[in-house]
Amino acid sequence: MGNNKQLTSQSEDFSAWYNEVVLRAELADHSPVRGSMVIRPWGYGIWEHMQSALDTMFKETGHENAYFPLLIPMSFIEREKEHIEGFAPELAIVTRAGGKELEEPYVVRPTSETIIYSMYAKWVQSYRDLPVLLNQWANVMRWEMRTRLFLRTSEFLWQEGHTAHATAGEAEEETLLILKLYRKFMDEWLAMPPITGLKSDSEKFAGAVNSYSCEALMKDKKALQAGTSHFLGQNFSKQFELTFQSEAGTEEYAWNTSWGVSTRLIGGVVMTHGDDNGLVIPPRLAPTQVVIIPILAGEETSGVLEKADEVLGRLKKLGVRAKIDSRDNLSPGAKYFEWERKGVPFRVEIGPKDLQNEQLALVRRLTPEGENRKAFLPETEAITKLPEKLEYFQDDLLEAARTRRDDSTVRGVNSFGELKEAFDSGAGFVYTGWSGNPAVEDTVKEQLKATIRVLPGEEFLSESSPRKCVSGDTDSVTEVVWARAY
RNA sequence: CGGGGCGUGGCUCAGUCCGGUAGAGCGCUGCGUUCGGGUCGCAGAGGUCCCCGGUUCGAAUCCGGGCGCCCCGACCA
Repeated sequence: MGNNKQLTSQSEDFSAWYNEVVLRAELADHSPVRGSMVIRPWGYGIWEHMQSALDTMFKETGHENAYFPLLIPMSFIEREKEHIEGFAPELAIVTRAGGKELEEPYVVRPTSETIIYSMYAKWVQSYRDLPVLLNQWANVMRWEMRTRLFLRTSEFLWQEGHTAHATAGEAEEETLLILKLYRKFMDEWLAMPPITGLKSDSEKFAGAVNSYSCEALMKDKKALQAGTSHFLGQNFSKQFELTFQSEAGTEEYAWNTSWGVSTRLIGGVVMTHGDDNGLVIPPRLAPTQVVIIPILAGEETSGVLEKADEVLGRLKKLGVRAKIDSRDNLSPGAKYFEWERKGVPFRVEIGPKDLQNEQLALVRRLTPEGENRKAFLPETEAITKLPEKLEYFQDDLLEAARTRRDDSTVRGVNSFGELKEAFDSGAGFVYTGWSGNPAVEDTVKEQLKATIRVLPGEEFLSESSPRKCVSGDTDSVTEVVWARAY
């Protein structure tokens, strides 16, 4: 890296490509704290668009934001047995504060179920207080052994929704509502179409009855768990005395759900759309959607800059996020490379020739099939068509990602040998039958490094369901989707 | 925690075997030039060679100890 102007190509070393592009597109940087990153403005800008889209969707479905503390009493975390077993190895614990040893250590939240449901217990008396539908935007900490920018860092940003309901049915409905919401968000905003479904027991959230997941396929054919929605049953409400008086007058434990997506999504977008020239940011997420490069040649400098300003104003009026790159110490070519690396969807060039001809040069980050990379369009046409061109670009990205996903999906695999063959020949998602026996998962994981990503939801099931478990030994009880995963 | 590698200007690294005044490219600053796909030229700034100790007239280089980081394997949004 460093003095190399070219990025390592994806085909040569996808993982090196990822690391380089994240750093050189200035999404994030390594911090002095082991395993923790700094999210730079370009990366944080993307996160802000994700946040605002999700936040709107949460509120449209009746949720409200709140904030709970960073530090959680150790005894809270320990109360739910599976929960503590799952998180114990990755807890950061505060034992000293104010110059002395604490009586009870605090855990830096790895997730907030315990402290949140302890508060709900205080607020809920009757079925009339239900449901409680809260979300918080927060940072969490999980001490990871191996970290990668965005994909796995010790501290990360996320949202965690936590709800309490009077009945199991309502809570299950909520879990699925959010799963659907996440899927819609990933389709429409990230152009990263996930498959969704239920997690197998070995992959479910520590403390949940069951977990649903959105699994997206990256360009290297590996799956990324992009969002999860958990049905918690009464596991936490029983530990935290989250009870209410039912309509019939009996005392009942509430039913909970929790769900979250994190800054990991940024890594997902990078690996879904990026290419050898750098990032490709879906227009709806792009902090800058259109960059205007003035060509400052000859005598026309001031005229060109004036025109650039005028174009900027007109684009902004149309709701396009545009900016001018007027730095005078870089050649236009250098700027092209830089903004392409950063993944800006469109570039407008304005030079002396264009002033004369009342035209603009328009370049799309990915040139559609059969089009010239650089199109010279009448000025007004170029400007007024940009909003819809941004939408087309967004749609094209989704379409391309969906095609990639489906093209690398293999269905109807009936045996361990076929499963291996599928992965050996570059499959992403592979559908097989499964007996439900965890030993099969262990074998596949050990030998093929693939895991069950989900028991696919209805809309992803194969047309005819498999008869045999992939192990070949027994009948299948459910179809499952295997992949190598991040 | 096992296996491998590396610590030298902001970045990537050469120099270490074989000790002798600390280098390159990129980046940065200034001036000029150029500007429609990574302009060019000139001038310049910038280094406790990871740390501590030893050997030596002399250590980035040799010896001993320590620290840190990266990569590969077992856990994970």
